[in-house]
Amino acid sequence: MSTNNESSVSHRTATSMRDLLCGELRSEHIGQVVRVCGWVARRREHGEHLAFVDLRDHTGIIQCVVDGSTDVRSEYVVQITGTVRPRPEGTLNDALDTGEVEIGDCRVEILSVAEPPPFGLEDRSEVDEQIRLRYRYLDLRRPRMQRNLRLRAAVNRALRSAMDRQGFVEVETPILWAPTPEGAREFTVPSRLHNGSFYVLPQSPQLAKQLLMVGGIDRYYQIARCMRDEDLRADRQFEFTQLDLEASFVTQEDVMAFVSEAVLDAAEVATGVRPGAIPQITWHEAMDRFGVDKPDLRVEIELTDLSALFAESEVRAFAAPVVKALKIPAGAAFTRSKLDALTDTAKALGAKGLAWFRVQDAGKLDSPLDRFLNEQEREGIVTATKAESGDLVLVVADEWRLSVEVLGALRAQLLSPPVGEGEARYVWVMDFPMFDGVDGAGNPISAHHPFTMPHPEDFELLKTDPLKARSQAYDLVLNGWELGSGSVRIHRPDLQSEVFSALGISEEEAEKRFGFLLGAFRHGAPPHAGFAFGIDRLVAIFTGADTIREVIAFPKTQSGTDLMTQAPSTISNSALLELGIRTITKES
RNA sequence: GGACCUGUGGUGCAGCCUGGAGUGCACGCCGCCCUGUCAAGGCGGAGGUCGCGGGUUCAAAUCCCGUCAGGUCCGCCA
Repeated sequence: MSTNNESSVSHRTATSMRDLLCGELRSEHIGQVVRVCGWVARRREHGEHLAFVDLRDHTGIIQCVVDGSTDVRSEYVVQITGTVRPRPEGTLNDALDTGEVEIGDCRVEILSVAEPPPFGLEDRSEVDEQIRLRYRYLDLRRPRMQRNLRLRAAVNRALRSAMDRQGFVEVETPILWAPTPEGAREFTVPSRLHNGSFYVLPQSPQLAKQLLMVGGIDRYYQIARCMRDEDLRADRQFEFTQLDLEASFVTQEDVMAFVSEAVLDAAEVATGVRPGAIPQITWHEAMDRFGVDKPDLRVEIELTDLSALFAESEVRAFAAPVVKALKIPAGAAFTRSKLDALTDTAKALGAKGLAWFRVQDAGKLDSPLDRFLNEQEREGIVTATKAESGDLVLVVADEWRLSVEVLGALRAQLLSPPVGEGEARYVWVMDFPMFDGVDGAGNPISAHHPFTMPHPEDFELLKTDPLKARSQAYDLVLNGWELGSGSVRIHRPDLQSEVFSALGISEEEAEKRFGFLLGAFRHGAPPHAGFAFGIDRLVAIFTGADTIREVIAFPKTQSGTDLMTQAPSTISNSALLELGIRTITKES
């Protein structure tokens, strides 16, 4: 974490007001008269003849010595002029990069006074996030946020450089876009010139970038803001930033190579180490082994299949197509109420129940179900999961999808460390299903989006058994977080019609929603594919943060408010009138 | 829409289970002292709607109900 922030770009730090940055001062500057500017981090008065002022800017802290008293207080903004000199023997400070020197004979000019800050601006002072967000401009002054935002800038720089090197051209797409009722809920913008009509903020530049392919751009990328009016989470804000890209005359392998190059470059810049090639697994394998489509490969333990063991079993709870097990090391110590809570979690996810077995000495099992097991089953549970004394084995018996998903959720909840901890484990997840269940009308739901190209082997399944069809869609996953996803797009109108038909979207409906895209495709669309991944998430993991708010300068709270600006807020009646908008109060 | 956690001087906490004077700790703040500190040190001081409203009780930071705010998660996020 040291190679990144000092940017490789050399730039002029001296200005008309300062000669050097606080953190830059070293022995080589001894003897020079310098001017530095910054905030007063701390003042130490020793009577009326000696005072120390620790001056801070984004590069660090330098100790300034004043021969006399000084009336500066914490966070005053000052310009200090003095002579760089070695610290007296025995007073060097190893904790500071500048600790071998100090600025002596200082003259302090106050540029701004400051109220006492509501909280300490050192990294070590822990402050509730609510307070940090209310005074975000002070929080940003702290070293951790300075580091995070500068790391983010370095990552952006690496991404741009990688895309540029690979022949991609940066194109900006509209922020004011047309409503396309499909997918994530959009933010709506009323039109002043066309009262009663609305723009929306793009949930992603998806359609725009496909039109750029029709437009012959060949390789497009953008560091793009996306807006989705959906509920917020630790890894989700209304607004987030993606590296968005699309390329023509490519296969999914080409796109994955482009993305890998960019991500590995960014990782190298951020961590100093270039990760190895990113492994690939199929969606089915991910679900079967880890129970999720975004597996955390830092966790060694996988799901164990016990279907064969219980195929002929008398145990009625395990009479199901699939029986899956998950070992929780040292889980035998879980209390009964904890196990009950886990059972509730499993049921909330759709399981009929959750069987648990505490593994005791000599392979004995402690479980309400133990008395129903025969010796072979008892042994099988322990050997198949490689459980040892003190471990816990959780078992779910149901349809395949449900069994693996329930245990996958428990695996993530019980075994995954915080996302930013430990090594970074990337994985490509391939061959997603085309459709993910059916809607109320019995029509399949697009797993990715309706322009996703089916898997070449599964074209026929579209008509015969669409829910079994795979797509050419792929996700990039890091430590259990979905970084992003992409797909090969459909560029042939006939195939697009088939997919719309499978989705239960009529020709008229398709024309109404996506007419401009379908029209473009009738004018010569190159085969194309693309990807987009979340930069907030990537940088959060690089910094070791467990929420993307730590890498966003001005994030919103979980309820979508801004504690600093008080947004969202009402607007004047005249503003509403101009927009042709009337507000209503919802009945409670 | 739902579940759970949190809310006590400026900040971070303890106190709550088991009701008894807003009682305590650390940091910060203000004043005085202090010529080599660096999370300086010494002495003194100020600072409180215990998120808000209601209820129970002789008595509520503490118990109950509601509500607001923040967080984690489910739903949602093609």
